[in-house]
Amino acid sequence: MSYKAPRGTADILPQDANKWQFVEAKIKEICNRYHFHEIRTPLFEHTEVFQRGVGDSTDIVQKEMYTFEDRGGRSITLRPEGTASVVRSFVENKLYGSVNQPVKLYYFAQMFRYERPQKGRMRQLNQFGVEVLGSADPAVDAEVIDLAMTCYREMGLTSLKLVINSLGDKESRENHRQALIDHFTPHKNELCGDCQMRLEKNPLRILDCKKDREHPAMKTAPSILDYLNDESQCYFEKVKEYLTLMGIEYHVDKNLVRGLDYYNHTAFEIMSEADGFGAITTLAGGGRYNGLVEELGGPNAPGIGFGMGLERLLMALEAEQREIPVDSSLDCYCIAVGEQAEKEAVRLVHNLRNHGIQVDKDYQSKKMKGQFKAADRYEAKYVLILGEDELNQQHIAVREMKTGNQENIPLSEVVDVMKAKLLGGNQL
RNA sequence: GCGGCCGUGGCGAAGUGGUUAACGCACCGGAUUGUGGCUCCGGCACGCGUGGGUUCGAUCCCCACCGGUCGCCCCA
Repeated sequence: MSYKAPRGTADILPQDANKWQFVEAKIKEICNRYHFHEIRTPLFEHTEVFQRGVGDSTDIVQKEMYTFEDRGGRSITLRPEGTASVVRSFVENKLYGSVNQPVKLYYFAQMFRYERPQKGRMRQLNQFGVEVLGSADPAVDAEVIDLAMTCYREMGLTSLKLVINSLGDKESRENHRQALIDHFTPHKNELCGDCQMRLEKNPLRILDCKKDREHPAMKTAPSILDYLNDESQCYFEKVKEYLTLMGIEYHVDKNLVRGLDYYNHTAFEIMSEADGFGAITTLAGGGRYNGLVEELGGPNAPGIGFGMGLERLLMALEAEQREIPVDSSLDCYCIAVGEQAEKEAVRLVHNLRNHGIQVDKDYQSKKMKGQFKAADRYEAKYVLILGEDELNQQHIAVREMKTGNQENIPLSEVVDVMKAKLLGGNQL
């Protein structure tokens, strides 16, 4: 036991891997229905991509990035989130020139954040995310939120809460920002250290502070919703209308601001309300980021997306006791006793596998009894028994484990017989 | 970065300042010389996170470090 996985990382072992496969397959199927297409971008980017994309004032950039210098002296960062990378790729590969607009993308990717791990928080984490680039239609905002909610719903989760807010457009944000500065500056010395810095860099995030939540100035703070200009207000109303049309429940939270600089207009978070979920309840979060494409050197293409934590999704499934269907049984287990039988077994197992049958055999030099025990543990449907007697007779004993029925089949026919038994139909 | 709790076999889990470190599960062998799931019998930690210290003696007491876990900040 000399080596351990680095702090905040975890191995996904076979018994859990099938849960991941189930979840990923389900989500991909949903993405296909919503006509989203997969994109895969590099695990790391030039550090500037995240500094520019995510924003210098964010916690992610200030203290959570895995940044290092490569052998060529370039500053490289393991991606802490998905949007900046996808937008970089969108610009670099000129996807804005595609005839198919908007560009609707999804990804499954590992993210890296240097944080103290706790329940639901890892240094390497898995996210599913989507990005829609090239449309400023509020129906797209609703579609993206709908897609996220559908993933959870079809997975059987019910204790969910969708929270939305509007951060407005550039003009609204600027007016609101000034109002916040005017409001909080007289109280500057009463705020926590973080918020004193936020006052200058990003006063919006003061609203998100949990330390100063009880400060009287918080309750009277100017709300972004009061500073939305007509256009922003109208946009927000349409998003809410579309959600209602689809029967999606939501709660407006004027203090929801999200931690990344690039958001404007729609911001949303999906949280679990299940018991025993832990201190962290956010399952997914996202929002609109008009202007980010330009920030990263592209044309004026609007965008919206979200990131969904897959570890947290699995936690939520567990918290709500949603069982993931898993078939752990094995079609066939081949038992061999004796040197000649062992050779025949190797050949037979190979043949069966190449005819589409799932088979395994013993490699521990176990006696027959031990091999049966293994077959039992593996929940083998059939056991094929090869010993001296069988070899002499040129047949093989086929035992159905559930019933205990056993019959001898000529070796030359065993592949066809097993195909008929296991793969169904008249394939003889 | 800060704080609480924890660190005994493959896993779960007792335990005591003093010659042999419970028990359960799993695993292995046997009863059953070629047939599983039940039962019975037997086996399975020169070792109690690492390094110091206290002591005649430490798994158990103290300190440091490492690791895990939960929480704070913030987020997926």
